[in-house]
Amino acid sequence: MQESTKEQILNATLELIAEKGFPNLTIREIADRAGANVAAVNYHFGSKEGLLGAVLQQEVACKVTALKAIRESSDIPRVKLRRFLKEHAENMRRHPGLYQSLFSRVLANAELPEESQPYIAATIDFLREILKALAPRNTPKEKIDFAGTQMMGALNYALLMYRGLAKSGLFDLEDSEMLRRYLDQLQEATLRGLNE
Amino acid sequence: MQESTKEQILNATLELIAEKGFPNLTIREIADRAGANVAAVNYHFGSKEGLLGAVLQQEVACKVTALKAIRESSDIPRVKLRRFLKEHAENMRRHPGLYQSLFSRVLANAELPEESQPYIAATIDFLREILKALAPRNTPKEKIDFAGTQMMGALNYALLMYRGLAKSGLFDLEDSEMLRRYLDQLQEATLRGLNE
DNA sequence: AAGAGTTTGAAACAATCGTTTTAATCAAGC
DNA sequence: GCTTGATTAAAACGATTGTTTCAAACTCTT
Repeated sequence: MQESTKEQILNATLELIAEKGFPNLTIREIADRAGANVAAVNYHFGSKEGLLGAVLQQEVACKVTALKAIRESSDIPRVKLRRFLKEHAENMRRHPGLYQSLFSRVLANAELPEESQPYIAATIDFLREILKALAPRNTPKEKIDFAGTQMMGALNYALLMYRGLAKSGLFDLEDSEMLRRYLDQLQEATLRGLNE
Repeated sequence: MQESTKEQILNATLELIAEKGFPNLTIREIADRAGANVAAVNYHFGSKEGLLGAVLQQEVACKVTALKAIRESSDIPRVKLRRFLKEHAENMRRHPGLYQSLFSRVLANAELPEESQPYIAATIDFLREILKALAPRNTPKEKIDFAGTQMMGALNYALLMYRGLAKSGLFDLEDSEMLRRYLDQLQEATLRGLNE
């Protein structure tokens, strides 16, 4: 059976988000890519906002599952952290526009669609658990949260701005080997920070 | 003498950018705040884009001067770095929308207005110099750039997203004491990273 | 005070956006 | 085979955007 119009719109939207980010998309552009009519978008999803929600719901479910798999694996904490960093980096490289869209929302002080909340909450929980396991006993909660924010900040920032970094004469994270080294240094710094 | 219309528009724009970010502003909103007519904006600045350029030129010059003052002071490198971090954090808290506007551009893969280039270049130069002075001799350039990016990433990310962080149950950088502690941990982590 | 050049103001322009309307088309059940 | 409901298509709607027009107002020099 063919993809339904609804599915085609979802797929086209995910494609286009990855390319340009959601706020830059128009309903007409999405409909064209999907080979559908503009009215179909509002018919199936209610509004442009509803469409973003549907796309997010799809993606978030997938990411939360992946996170759970790492969490419940038998790897030692250090390896779990490494797997998380690598997967997060790969996700952001696979769907750059998706993350750009979400971060742009936060930048604009707009609410994040509630569909994204499970992912954020799951990430924070995961990081707290894993960093706690990697820190000495009785490390204060604040220190762990600081370390997690520093790590995610350095990672997200570099991956979101990698074009700008390269253009400024710094390194280029599109180079996979460079990305690996950056993740290495990031993980080491995080572990060092947790252990004084 | 009264402020000229041109100056009033510039000031109103800077105010509004701080509140909402440039892309969210309309010419009409700016003109209203400045007590001027919409046509005056295009008359004095050519276009909305030209207006942003003029605002940036004004701000960038100020920041570059401040950076130079730190650079040329007689403080030891460690103190210079601390002053830089503190001032950068204060700037971002003073004009949140300005930085949000610039980062949003990068996120959207748009070009940054060329007026902002001197500031970016000066910051990179400053950081390279100061971090090199804080690292052991012959530390590879890549390691220094990584450390600088990590530091700026963790700082910018936290300061841009502080609302989101607080809402997620993490710490709140609007609390000055919390911000001070975050900067402390950030500086220590950077120094540790540079010295293995 | 007259006139040239600059600045302002109200209105309209042209383009784009998300959304809605309305009728045609399709699918399936009785 | 007709009817009922879901889906699609083309067009228009209504609001907002940056920009432009053009005449009126102002400013300064002579």
